Amino acid sequence: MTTQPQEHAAYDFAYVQEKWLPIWDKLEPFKSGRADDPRPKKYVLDMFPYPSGDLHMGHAEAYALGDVIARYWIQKGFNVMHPIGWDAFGLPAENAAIKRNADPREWTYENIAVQKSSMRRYACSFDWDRVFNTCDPEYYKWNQWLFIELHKRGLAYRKDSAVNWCPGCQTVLANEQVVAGLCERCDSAVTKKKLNQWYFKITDYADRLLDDMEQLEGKWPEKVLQMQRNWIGRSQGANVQFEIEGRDEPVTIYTTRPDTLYGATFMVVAADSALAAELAAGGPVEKEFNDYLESVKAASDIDRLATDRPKTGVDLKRFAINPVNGAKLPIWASDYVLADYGTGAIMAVPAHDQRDLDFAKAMKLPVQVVVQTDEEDPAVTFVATTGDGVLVNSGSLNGLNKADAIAKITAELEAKGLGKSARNYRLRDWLVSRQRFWGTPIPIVHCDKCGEVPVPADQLPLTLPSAKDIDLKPKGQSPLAAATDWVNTTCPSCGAPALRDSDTMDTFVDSSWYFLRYPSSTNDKEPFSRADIDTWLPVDQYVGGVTHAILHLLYSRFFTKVLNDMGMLGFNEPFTRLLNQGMVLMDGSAMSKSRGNLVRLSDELENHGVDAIRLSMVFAGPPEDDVDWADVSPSGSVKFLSRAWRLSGDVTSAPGVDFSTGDLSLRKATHKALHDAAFAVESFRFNVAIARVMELVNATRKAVDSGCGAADPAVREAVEAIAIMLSLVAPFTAEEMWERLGHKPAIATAGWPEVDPALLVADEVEAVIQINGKIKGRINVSPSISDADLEAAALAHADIVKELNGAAPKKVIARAPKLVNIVL
RNA sequence: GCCCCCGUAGUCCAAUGGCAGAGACAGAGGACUUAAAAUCCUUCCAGUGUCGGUUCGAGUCCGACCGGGGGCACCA
Repeated sequence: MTTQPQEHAAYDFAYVQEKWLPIWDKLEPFKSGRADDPRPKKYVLDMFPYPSGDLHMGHAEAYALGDVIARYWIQKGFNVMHPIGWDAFGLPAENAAIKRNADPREWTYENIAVQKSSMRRYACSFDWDRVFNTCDPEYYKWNQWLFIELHKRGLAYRKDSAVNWCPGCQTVLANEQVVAGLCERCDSAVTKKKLNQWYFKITDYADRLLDDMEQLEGKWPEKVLQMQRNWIGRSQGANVQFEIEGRDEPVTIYTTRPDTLYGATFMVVAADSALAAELAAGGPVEKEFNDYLESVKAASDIDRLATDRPKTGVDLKRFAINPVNGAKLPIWASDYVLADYGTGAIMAVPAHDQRDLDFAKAMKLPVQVVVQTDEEDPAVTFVATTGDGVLVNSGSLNGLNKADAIAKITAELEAKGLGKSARNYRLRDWLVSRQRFWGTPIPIVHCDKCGEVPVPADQLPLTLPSAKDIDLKPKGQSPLAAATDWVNTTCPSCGAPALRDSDTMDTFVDSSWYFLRYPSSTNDKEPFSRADIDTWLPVDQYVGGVTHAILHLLYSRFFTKVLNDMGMLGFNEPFTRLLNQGMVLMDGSAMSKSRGNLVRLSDELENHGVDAIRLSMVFAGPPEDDVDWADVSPSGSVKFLSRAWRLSGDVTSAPGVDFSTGDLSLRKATHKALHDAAFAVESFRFNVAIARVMELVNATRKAVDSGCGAADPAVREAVEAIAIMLSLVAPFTAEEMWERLGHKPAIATAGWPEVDPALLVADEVEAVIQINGKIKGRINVSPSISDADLEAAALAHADIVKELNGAAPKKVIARAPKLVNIVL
């Protein structure tokens, strides 16, 4: 660092950063919830981080964006709560602990401390009084309390089911941990395993999760709503009963095409369903079926995911009776029918369903066309016809179209008690058990006599034991099961010896309600108080990555609805507005050490300063787009910030000077920038907002150097506006400018200057004159000119008179004050 | 296979259906300087992926296609 101050030197960002941090610590400009605060509230929330090492470039983008929003609303006079915490349970800590033979607590709390201090240096506008970590017993106590509440309501239950199993890690995997059929951690091929596990009954809320999205229309990204709809996957159809020869009970199938009932030529049951085993038992094909079932079970997800897999199956030599025409349909078992969707059995209509047709082709089964379309015969082409058409070969349905046929056959079936209209969902219940240590212990005691007994509320939290004497290595069972002192207990109900549930909860449980805890973060009587909730919730603005578009957001919405039903909340959607930021890439791909394109945030901050990195992130493009770090210029940001900062040294008028006497054109530029930047921020076009500030900086530079001069009050007004607008994205530079302008910190609460509408009106605008849409002339007019006056002025314009050459216009469109189009 | 989003200068990106360029990066030139850096100024660069339609007028709306990205995926 040179000691000789240079006249045009860039300001010293490192010095400025160190200077202001302790002052801000003292002033606490972002403290929310003072009892006497008269300002209207705004809850701005960033998705809380997982403490996996220090902050990286992705965090830098996310928190820069959340900060712009939070700081904007503060400047606009709102009482903003902008909290932060840590999503601190999870696998990476456990893996690190195994590697270092340590307790996951150490690694986790060390990383939280590192991230916390980085956030402070990054000047995040967080309210540090509300911090909590999900691995704190004071927090996960309430996970356990909620679990028990769900259990009471039948929304937490256990069942046997085929779950994702990684043979490498010896553990169950969540769906999201299975990437293209492989374990995301060890790349082993994932298989299915039948296990007894805890589930949350999210399917009870499928319709509400779908229908309540109406409230979010236009406020959440359309893409996210689409993904959630897709994930829930509601379909409308009918359940139809088929008698089975030699079986007392009929079998119910689900179909979305009851209109094609007459085209059913066989039935298929899921190979891994109880029904398939029952139908095969004792019959001639029992051995063949069992062999087939074995091969199906052994198939990995990779195999199941292959799209052009040949169809396989076993003819069970049993028959179903088509209720509409008495036809005898052979029953097959196959893995192309899913046991856990619908009823696990289908009627196969090969003419009008491609999968059924593929199966019919492989097994040489008949194809019966019942909907006449203008497409070619599926029995010949082996391309199923799925479009609308006229029903044929279908008894009472003949001659109808698809929609009418569906209505008619459904009514007929219902009248005969053979079926009824039904809905199905792609959404499955949420598997919440994990065979892992570093999570919330499931607060249930298993008693031989009393069954599943919840841990009494006064014994919560049920804390995790120390990891010191526990082998955390995955071996197919929770490490807690081996902690005998912990697992062995007595039944809270009868007092007999009993065992604790040794599984822990999915960490998504932690994050499904954390946003409700911030307003009550120190409350040890309840998870949150209704008064706090009514004050602050719902979240006005949620900011986070699109990676959470389905799971986290769906689970949070589910919890909110459950808590609403429990009377603990007065709303049913937790996040009023959602902003998804894109990813930070390098040279077109995600950053990773192995790819060799990792950009270290700490290096960037060291080289360019906090403000320049924040500015670069926000200016790079629309927030939801990915940022390719190769395309942005942090040194360009430094240059701009220095340019803005230099202006604060040029101002010679005193603070408080009357702006109204200042240079009019610069004043108009200032007020237009304030107006446009505010509009841009509110519509999440932060890059545009910054462009407006850049324009004002350029205009002010010109005014100082070759215009009204540095002493003009308009220059002070402009530079103060620049500082306040910059405070959203470059807080250090802005604070330094504010001080040089003669003001006291903190600029964060200085307030957005009021825009004078009179200064937004231009004196004169240039109107364009077109002939047949082509520009032929321009005239300067008053902004308040009428359409008629503008039209007259245009027709009188010398160039236009010449161009028209006496021809009479067919039509003249005038759009005062901008445009006239003369149509010939 | 089904669904969604996006294609604008060399690059990143702006543009309530009304002058395609706001802003920036990179490039070129100039001023200042012994020189360089820094600073200041000036400047080059596309007719909006393709074809068709609606309109007085289309980057913007509609349709098809091409290219890129994403989600779901044997869900009956």
